Order: sequence, then structure tokens, then C-alpha cells
Amino acid sequence: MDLREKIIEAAEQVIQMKGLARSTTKEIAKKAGCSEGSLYNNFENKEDIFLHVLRGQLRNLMGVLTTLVDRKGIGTVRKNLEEVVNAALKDFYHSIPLMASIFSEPGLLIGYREGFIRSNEGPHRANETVEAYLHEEQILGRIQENINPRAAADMMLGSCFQYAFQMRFLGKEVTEEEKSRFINRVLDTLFQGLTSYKDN
Amino acid sequence: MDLREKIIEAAEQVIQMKGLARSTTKEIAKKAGCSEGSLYNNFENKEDIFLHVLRGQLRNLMGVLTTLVDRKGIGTVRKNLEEVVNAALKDFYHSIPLMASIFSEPGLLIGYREGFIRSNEGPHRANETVEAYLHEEQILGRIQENINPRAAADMMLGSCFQYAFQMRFLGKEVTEEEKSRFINRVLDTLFQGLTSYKDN
Amino acid sequence: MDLREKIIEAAEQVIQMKGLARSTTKEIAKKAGCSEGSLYNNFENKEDIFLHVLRGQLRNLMGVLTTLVDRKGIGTVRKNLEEVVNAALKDFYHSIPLMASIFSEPGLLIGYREGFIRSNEGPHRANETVEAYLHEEQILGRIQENINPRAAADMMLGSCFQYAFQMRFLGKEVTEEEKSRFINRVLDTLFQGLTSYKDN
Amino acid sequence: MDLREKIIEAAEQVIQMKGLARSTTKEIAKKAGCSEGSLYNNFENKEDIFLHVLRGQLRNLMGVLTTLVDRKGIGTVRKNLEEVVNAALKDFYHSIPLMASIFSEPGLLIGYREGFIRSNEGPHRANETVEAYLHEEQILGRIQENINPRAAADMMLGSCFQYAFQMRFLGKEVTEEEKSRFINRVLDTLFQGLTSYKDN
DNA sequence: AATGAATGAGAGTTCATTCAT
DNA sequence: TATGAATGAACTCTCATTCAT
Repeated sequence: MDLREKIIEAAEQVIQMKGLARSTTKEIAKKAGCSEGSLYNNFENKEDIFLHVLRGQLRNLMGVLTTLVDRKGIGTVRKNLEEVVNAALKDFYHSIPLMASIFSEPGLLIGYREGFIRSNEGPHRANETVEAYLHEEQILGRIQENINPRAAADMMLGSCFQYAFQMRFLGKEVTEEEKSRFINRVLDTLFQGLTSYKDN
Repeated sequence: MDLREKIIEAAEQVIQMKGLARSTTKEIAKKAGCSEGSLYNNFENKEDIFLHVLRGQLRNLMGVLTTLVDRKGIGTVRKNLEEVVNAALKDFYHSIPLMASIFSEPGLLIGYREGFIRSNEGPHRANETVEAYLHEEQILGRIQENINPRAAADMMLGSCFQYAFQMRFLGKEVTEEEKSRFINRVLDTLFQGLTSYKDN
Repeated sequence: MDLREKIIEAAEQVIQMKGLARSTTKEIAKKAGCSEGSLYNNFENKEDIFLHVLRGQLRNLMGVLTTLVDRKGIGTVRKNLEEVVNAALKDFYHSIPLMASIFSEPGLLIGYREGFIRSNEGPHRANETVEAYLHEEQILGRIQENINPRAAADMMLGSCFQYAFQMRFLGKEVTEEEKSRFINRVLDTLFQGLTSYKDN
Repeated sequence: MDLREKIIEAAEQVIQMKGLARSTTKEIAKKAGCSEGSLYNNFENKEDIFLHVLRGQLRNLMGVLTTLVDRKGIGTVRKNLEEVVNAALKDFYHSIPLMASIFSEPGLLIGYREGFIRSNEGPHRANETVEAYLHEEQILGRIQENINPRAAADMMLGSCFQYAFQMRFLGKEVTEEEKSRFINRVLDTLFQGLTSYKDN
């Protein structure tokens, strides 16, 4: 692994440990095993390092999503979504401290936006991808025609996102058991709907 | 309004404008119309001010929620939930930059937790409240028995939370039209369910 | 004397001792008897301090010049010019290290220019003032009609300027004796002219 | 041209563009088309490079001056001096930013002095050379006996020096027309003298 | 209670120089 | 001889906090 990669990894670790605001170049350099000067041979400035850390987030989820649409009609819808939700929960939980911290530094936020606007990427594309998948399954007749795929995607990923956020907020780790209980109850309800017998 | 309140308000405005990391005591004092010294006559330190700002967040939503359970059986479930979702979307959108920034300063996060643990409050209680309401409506037979009220609450509020987060992330304002489109499609889908015709 | 003045004075001393390039905020603060932070309570940045030091240069000469034109027709021209040349030599000698150093920092040069363009001042005005004086004396018939007052002013002040520059360059102090020898020979020659007997 | 020369030339260009204080080894190497390491294979250190740049200044003027004394009695005095003044103005204008910057780095100043003390050279020799020439012309009876050749030399070169300095200071380029106007008025006045009709 | 000048620790960043390749 | 990544000392500047007034 070259120094550049090492620095990004070190920076991520420092941010996870100390928080963005307490992440100093000194500490990043120490953890990367190089001098502070070397940071500046590899990156423009501290913000540039952080941007590279941010761009590496949600890798797992994005990987799962790139293959999702191709799995339309394959396996069960439930199983396919389960995989997505699992990856989402894991990645969100891991990334929340970094992704959220970005709001404390508008410069960073703007820099990050510019990055994914250029490449037409960004975290919000996850919802679009799930939406597209659900739409395909609707065409295949594997899920109800009259639900809104975007809303379903938003509820699925949104609940994971908020769950991860709140767990981090509360300083709680998530056990495998809690995780699968959460996932099952979300998917069950999603597949069921609230619809009452009569009116509502 | 006494100086204490003025300072908290000033601090919130400064954070909204500059971001937590670029919010200085000098600027807060200026906006509050007092000296930096006065900040320290009213609060222990800068973190203390921020904690008070944070505790003022989600006021709107929390207000709506305190009356929610009492409205079980009144009006339609849909209307009641609509009101919740509206308040949630508005408050989340407003508070995201502050709530998220907290992750950049672990000291702040810990201080905030301690505050709401003592008072058994916190943002995660919103979901519990909606859950309780839905449970009551199940008992009243106004919504399906076999959906999980917690999951429904999480999906509803979670999708709002993530939507607000992403809008802030992208630097987009939310028009009333987009907002109501989002809300309707979420509630429609929630009341419908994904259930396919046959298997899934 | 307030701190602001003390800092400017300290900065001038440090520059004279160490040169502009080796003048650090640390040392300026030390010599001014305050903290580095106080420098920034009184000035925007280091460059701002240097600009204020520069604006204080040539005070002596400028003082003499403001009264010069009013002395037209009073005393002898020679005596009046002697006074100017004396002040010029002294001020130039003192200021050369600062004024010259400015060229090493284009930002400083630009900042300095902006300052005196705004106030229609600057070192080049010295020559204009002497020119104006000589012109008045021409009108009074106390000096030849056919010499160019600007050229005479330029030669007088220019020779002083270069003399001061070279003495600094060589690291030589100028004794009173050398100084008056230089001045007399310049004024003698100026009052004499090179004109040959016949042609040239 | 060997690398050594290329480096000196590159350094001069960088100093002219960025100023001495903002001239980095990185940029000099880039402009010279070599690595930073090569700088140190050819010179002791950065200061050493700058010293070599400085020694290359005023080449033009020095060239004119070496032949000046030999032209005593040849052509007109005026024409001979005109040539000197032309070269001086040009060289001074070009070299001022470099020559002046030296004062910002006392180490450089001392190093430069040592260089020309060893070789009995230096910019101040220009004045001596013009003085010697004028003295010879006095002996030949082509200029007045009772003017001081040194003073005349100092005024001639001094006015050029200050003119060049001020033009650089003001950030003005000097057109050919302004230049010849300046030169003519200086030489006219030098050849005329201030001498009043009666006393002064 | 209110002030705001003074503080000083510590941050990010630059850059001449070195040395293994 | 040429390289250029790595270094680390030294720099400028920020800002929460204090305290004499």
C-alpha cells in the first residue's frame, strides 16, 4: 500500500476516534507513520485528505447496489432487499460519524458536493438504485403495481439511516441479533402495509 | 427575552450560517449584542452554549408528538400521521446541520447524551411515540393487526430524516410541493404495502 | 504610548536588525513586550504591521519638505537646499533597508502602493516638492531660468538616495564629516554646472 | 548552456516574477528543467544560487564603463555620458528588484559584499569609473575645471538610480520617450548648473 | 453584571535540504 | 550525476478563556 492510501486510512481512523474537529495533521501523520510534511506531498491540504476519506465511504453498499438491478427476477425480492438493507445498515453505521461531521465544515460540504456532482455520484444515488430495482420487479409482476417504488426505497433506506444515526447518537453498538430483528420487522411491514380492514 | 436566551439564539444562527467548526465566541457575542465576557457569565464555556442550542432542536416535532397519543381514534389515522410527518420533515430539515455536526465533537456528543439520559428524552423518543400511537390505533382496530408499529414508525420518520439529510447534503431547499409529494407517496406506500399477488 | 505604536516600533527595530525575511511575529511580539496574539488584536496580519512601519519612513524628510516651498525667497537657496539634502541623506540612510526590502515581497509592494495612491502621497512626491520649490525660486530670479527644476531635484535627491543605498550596501556608517563633504560637493557642482568653456 | 547557467537564469526569472521571498527551490528547479536535487549538485545552497544571480547584474552598464575612460577626448562628452546614462537607466531598472531585495536577507547581503570585496568590484565602482572619466576630460579641458567629477558622477548615476527605483516602486514601465526626456533634462541641467545671475 | 484587551497553546502549512535509489 | 520523496523545524495565525477595570 502506498503512502497516499496509508494517509487516507490513518485519517479515517483518527476521525473515527477523535471526531473531525479534533483530528489534527500531527496525529494523522503519526498514525500513517510519516511526517506532517509528507501529508502535503500527497494532498493539497487537510481538507483534501478528508474529502478522500469521505469518497471512500459507503463502498460496501454501493458495491451491492451496482449488482442489484441485474438481479431482478432472480431469487426472491425479499432476499434481494435483505441483502441491500444489511449492507446499508452496516455502512451507514460505520460512516455516520464521518458523513454527519461534514455539516460542521461548510467548506468540506461544498468540496464533497463538487466531487460527486462531477462524477454524477453521491450517497443519494443509493435510493435511486433501489427505486429502479423495485420498478423492474413491478414490471416483472413480482411486487404490487400500485406502490411507489421511490417511497418504498426511501422508507427502507431511510429507516436504516436513521437507525444507524440514532445508535451512534446513543453510543450504542448494534448486535447481530438486534440488527436482524430490525431488518425483519422493517421488511415485514414493508411487504404488508398498514392498510386497515375498512377505512383509516 | 433575557440575555441567556439571546445568546442561545445567536449561537444557533451562527452555527447555521458558518457551521459548528467556524462558530467563534466572538461572532456569537456580536450577534447576541454582548461582549465575549458575558458569554462566560451566562454559560460555563462554548460547549455549554452549544448544548443549550441542541436541546432546543426538534421543538416543533416534539410538541406535535406529545398530543399524538391522545388523538388515537380521532380523525383519520392518515391525517394524524400526516401532521407528524409534516412536522418531522420541517424540524429535521432545520436541525440536520446542528444535529449532524455534533459528531465532529465527541465531547459535545457525550455532553448531549448525558443531558437527555438524565431527563429520559432525546430525538429517538420520537419514534417510540409514533410507535405507541400506532399500537393504540391497532387496538382500536383502525390499522392492521399484523404490522409492526415500531417498524412503521421507523420507516415513516426514517424516510423523513434521510430525505432532510440528503436535501441538506445536496444544498437543496425543499419546496412545499416537493414536500407534499414526498409525504403523500410515503404514506400511500406505507398504507399499501409491497405485498405481491402471489409469492415474493 | 499605546500597544499599537509599540508594535510598529518593535517591528521596525526587528527589521533593521534581522532583515525583513528574518523578522518573525514571535520576535516582534517579544520586542514589543506582548504576546503574538496581541499583534493580531491590533493588526490584520504581519504584512499589515510592515505596511504601517513603511508608512512611518521618511517622516523627517517629509517634514522638512512641507515647509520648503514657504521658504522661497527666504535665506539663501543654497542654505534651503542644504537642509533638504541633510534630511534626505539621513532619512534615506535610515530607511533604505526597509524600503528596499519591499521588493522581496510583491504583496507588500502592492499594499504599500495602494496606501499612498489613496492618499496621493509616497516617496516620489519628495522630488516633486523640491521641483516646485526650485521653480518658485526661478520665478523670483534667484536661480537660473534655463535649468530644469525637476532635473535639479532629481539629481540632488537621487545622488543622496544612491549614496545612502551604497553605504548600506557596503555596510558602512556615514560620519558627519563624510556626509558634509558629500553634500557640499554635490551642491557646489549643482550650482556650477559642467559647462565647458567652449563646446563639449 | 550548461545546467549551472540554466539554474542561475531560472532563478533570476523566478525572483523577477515572484520576488525573492517567494522564490522557492522547487520553482527554480522546474523552470531550469531539472530536479531540486540538481540544484544542490551545482550550488552549495539556495543563497549560493542567489549570489550568482546577483553577480550577473549590471553587466550591460559595467561593459559600457570599461570602455568609457578609453573614450576620453573622443566624440563629445555629452554623447559619451549619454551612452552611460542610457545603459545605467536600463540596467538599474532591470536590476532594482533583485539588488533591493538583498536587504531583506542580511546573510545574502554579507555574502554578496564578500564576493565583490575579494574582486575589488561592486556596483559602487560605477560611480568611480565615471568620476575617473570626467577627471580625464577635465585634464583635456573639455569640461570645467572647478566642478567636482565625483559629484557630477554621483548626480548623474544617482538620479538614474532613484528614477529606476521609483518607477519600480510605482509599478510603472518606462517608455523610450520618457526615458530620453529624463536623460536629456538631467544632462542639460548638469551641463548648465544652477548658478544664479548674482548671488544665491 | 458587563467588558474586551491580553493571552498562549496549538493548529495548518511551507520549504530548504538530504539521501537512498 | 540526477533524482524527488521524505523530512521537520519554523512559520503565521486562530480563538476560547481570563481578569482587571
